[in-house]
Amino acid sequence: MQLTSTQKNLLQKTSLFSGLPDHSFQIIADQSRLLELRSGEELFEQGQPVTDFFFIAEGQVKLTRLSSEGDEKVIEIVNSGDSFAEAAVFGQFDGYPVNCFAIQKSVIFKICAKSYINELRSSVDSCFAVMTRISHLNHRLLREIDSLTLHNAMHRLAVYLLRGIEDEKEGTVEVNLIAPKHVIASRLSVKPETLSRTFKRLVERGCITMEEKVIIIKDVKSFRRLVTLG
Amino acid sequence: MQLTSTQKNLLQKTSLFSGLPDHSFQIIADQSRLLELRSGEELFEQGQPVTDFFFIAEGQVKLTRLSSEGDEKVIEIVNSGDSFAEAAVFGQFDGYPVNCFAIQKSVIFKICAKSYINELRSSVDSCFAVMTRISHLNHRLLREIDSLTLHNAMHRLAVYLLRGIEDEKEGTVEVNLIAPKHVIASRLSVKPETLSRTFKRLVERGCITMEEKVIIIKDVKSFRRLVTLG
DNA sequence: AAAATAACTTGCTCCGCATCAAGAGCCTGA
DNA sequence: TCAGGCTCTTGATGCGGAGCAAGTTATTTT
Repeated sequence: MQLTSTQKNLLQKTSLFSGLPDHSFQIIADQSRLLELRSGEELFEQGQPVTDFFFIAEGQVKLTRLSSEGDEKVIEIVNSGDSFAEAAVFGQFDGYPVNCFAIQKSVIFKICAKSYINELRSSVDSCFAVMTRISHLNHRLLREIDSLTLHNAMHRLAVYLLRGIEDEKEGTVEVNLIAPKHVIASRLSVKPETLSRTFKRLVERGCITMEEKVIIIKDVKSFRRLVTLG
Repeated sequence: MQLTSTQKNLLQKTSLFSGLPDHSFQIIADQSRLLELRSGEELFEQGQPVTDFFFIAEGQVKLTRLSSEGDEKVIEIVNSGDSFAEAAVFGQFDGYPVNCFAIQKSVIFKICAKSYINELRSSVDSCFAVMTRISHLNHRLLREIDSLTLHNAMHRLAVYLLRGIEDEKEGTVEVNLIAPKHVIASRLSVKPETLSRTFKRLVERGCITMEEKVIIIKDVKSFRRLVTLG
């Protein structure tokens, strides 16, 4: 599907494009497409040659890795407004380091890696934007390793619930999980049973209430303390 | 300490410098220094403003992170010939994401981040080299997360022992740990007691022998199978 | 609307690794 | 040279989360 000018504008505002001169952006946009995925549909597989990276306009995808025995681990759940697989573009000949599946009906910009790289050559500023972006991804992975090695399941769940909530927020906050709980479980590196029990413990403690996929954190401030104190 | 021309040559051969024009390299080299660290000495701390990145000429350092409760986790053990903290340079205002301590008497190139960034502006090729490098770091962290979530302590130890051994190697191979075992334990995210027991189990199984810090893998090929089969 | 399938929860049991405690072999410095 | 402090090992015990099984409620299929 060809991109409309409204869609192009949306893209151009993101950090990976904002530094590019107009004509460069146009060239890339002309090579890009809009995809519509049904829930469950695969976008790419681990090891596949990297031909594109992506930006979610609507919906939600999961990035996963497979162990040699076939166990799946969800590395990240990506929401609309975020890009993914940018780092893979610069990984030379490694292929995508993850699998990608839509977990909601999604609308996704598919951006041609080759033309992006090509136009990047004309803009050092954009190169720096990319380096900053990938460096931040790095940092996020480091925090993930912290989470896995220094903290337990409840801590990880609490951090997950708090992400995306502004620092200034106080009092009661509603969080909509959207993703299926077993996907969130894998993202947090616990089994579905354990996630279920961990939620239950938070409810019993009076920290949250849960109605299907809608979590209500009763007091964000004290909930945050749960996180900062381990 | 000022860099000698031999030292400059060593640096210039590494991927982060090889794409730079000579005069750019000279400018950076003039801003760089050679440090000598005793074992245990600190190089930088998590959160400190990023002023430099580094390249190990001799010795060994550990990169660590601290939890809010003060527990230390070794993220990586870096050996001579490797650079580190390059990604931090592009992380904007985050500061170093790790602490760094020498764990051997070490000789380290300290490279001025500001002048490196400055000269990078004159070479898109070098920008791409950096992006590739950081992308690979990313990939490594992903594999680390695999390790932590998909595999157990023995598997992680086996992978650690095998790193740096060429694929073609067969038969008996000697590995020198160099680093203290409790540092390796933390790097593998287990307690020293567990690492000790895991080594013992490998010895009892007849996979390896251990003489202080020198491990002998009896048959690399079958040892590798231990890893690929989980 | 019934049937099949997937998502989630709950109880029970088990295992890998942590924790605590103690002891042996070291380096290091007064 | 001896004391104190590291490093490493080994044993005993405990706990967090996994694995298995069964049941309930949604969701999809036909």
